[in-house]
Amino acid sequence: MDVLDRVEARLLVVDDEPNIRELLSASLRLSGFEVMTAADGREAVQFAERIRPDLVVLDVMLPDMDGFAVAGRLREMGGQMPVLFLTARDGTDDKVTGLKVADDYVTKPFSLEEVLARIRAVLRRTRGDLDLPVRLRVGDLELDEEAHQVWKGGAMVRLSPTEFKLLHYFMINTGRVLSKAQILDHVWNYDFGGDAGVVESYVSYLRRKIDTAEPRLIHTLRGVGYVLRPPQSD
Amino acid sequence: MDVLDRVEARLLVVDDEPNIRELLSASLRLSGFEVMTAADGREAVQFAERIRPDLVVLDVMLPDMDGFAVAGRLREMGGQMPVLFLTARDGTDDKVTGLKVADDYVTKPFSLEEVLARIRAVLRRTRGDLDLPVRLRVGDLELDEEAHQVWKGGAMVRLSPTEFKLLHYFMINTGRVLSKAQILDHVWNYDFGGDAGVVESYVSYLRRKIDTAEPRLIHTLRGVGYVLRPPQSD
DNA sequence: CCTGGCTCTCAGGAAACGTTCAGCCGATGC
DNA sequence: GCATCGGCTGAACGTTTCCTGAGAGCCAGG
Repeated sequence: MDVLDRVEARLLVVDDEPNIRELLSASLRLSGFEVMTAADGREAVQFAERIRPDLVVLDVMLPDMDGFAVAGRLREMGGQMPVLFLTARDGTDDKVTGLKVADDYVTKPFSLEEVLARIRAVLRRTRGDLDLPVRLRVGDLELDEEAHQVWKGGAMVRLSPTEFKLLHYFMINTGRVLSKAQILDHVWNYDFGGDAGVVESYVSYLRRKIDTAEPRLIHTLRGVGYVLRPPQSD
Repeated sequence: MDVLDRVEARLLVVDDEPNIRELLSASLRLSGFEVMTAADGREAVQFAERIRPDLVVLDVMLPDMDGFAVAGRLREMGGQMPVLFLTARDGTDDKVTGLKVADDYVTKPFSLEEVLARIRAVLRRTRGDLDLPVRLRVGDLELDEEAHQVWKGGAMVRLSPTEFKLLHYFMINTGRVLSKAQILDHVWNYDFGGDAGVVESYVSYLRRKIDTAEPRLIHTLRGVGYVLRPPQSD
């Protein structure tokens, strides 16, 4: 739901679990990407050959061949095609092996924010896309994605990982109302079973750290959600 | 409510409850869409293959296969076919969590306004239809759907969710007379049992917030309904 | 083993919201 | 001019929604 006037890039999502595939492809499309999906390695290689995606999101565990093999084939095809791996959390040192072939990886269960951030980072690196800013700014709030750091009025603020992801999501969507469900779906892992109460708690934490003074940035819209609004548009 | 010289898009509505199916298809047709309906997943896939709708409105709970499965089949057919899901409110549904992410879902019981807004939003995103504006404007009244915000003469106005939906309905139908029954049907959830008195109350609230000064925008037509009319065309 | 930070749950209280209702007012029709 | 009807609006109610403090469970580091 972000940038919309143009296609940011063409992606190929490869995963054998249909719901993960759907989850990813649907929300990547919403974020402005053109997305194709494949369910196994053979299909992946086939599609990649045909459509030449700008990036491949690739599950490590596939029914026919494993992710590394697929990545190898992709590499052989030439025309650099960066790969973002999806790995299970427990797999202890899949990661190490994988990272040599992959440009980055995300562990399952992931949150959409994580995946999106990684995809953007990889694209930025590989095509030197600098129109996707690393530094977000709203009012006197500043957030550096790469440094994972936040400033309020020039002063650095310490945020926990979740607080950071939440604020990041808010800042990417400045001016747009975000429902609690939406926030939950983007910031929390997809397998999170709890209810939207957490979101309230974390909004509360965030406010305490970065939004105590007037003019307020994070606004509650009862029965609808929250918005991060730059000042003066009040 | 209708824009009507042309068909906005071709839709496929899939729900096993006949009354919901009828409710939706009738009012979507009135809004200028071309609508086909299916009662279960099998039928849905069949029809979708044949008529290639621009968007599918899909109930998650179907007698034969669930929404995920259907969506998967649709996706496999190629030619991106966005899906708007209908889900029960109860929330703690595992299946649903995945769908929600897509962000294009509406919970039952819904109001027609909600469904229409979502459909338009999805179509806008997927086909880059920017002729359906996000920002509505009538006189010195301005409404931003995404930001869920309203301005009167440049000044921001706080509206409750229902007030907002009502005003939105008025603005989409500028210049058209809306009966109280019609308003009730579109703005309130379809299972609302109360009488049209609420509408009067809310029109009153709205007027107090955005229509206190001359020239008046919201006019009462005794025994008929209300109209939102731009100034000077009086 | 203890400590501290982080995440999540829960519950109390406060405010906003939706709905109903009754009394009033203006318009309409006789 | 009068009676009637429909619409307006303030007050009141129960309900929902949100905020926040307190605390339990968990993990990592010391």
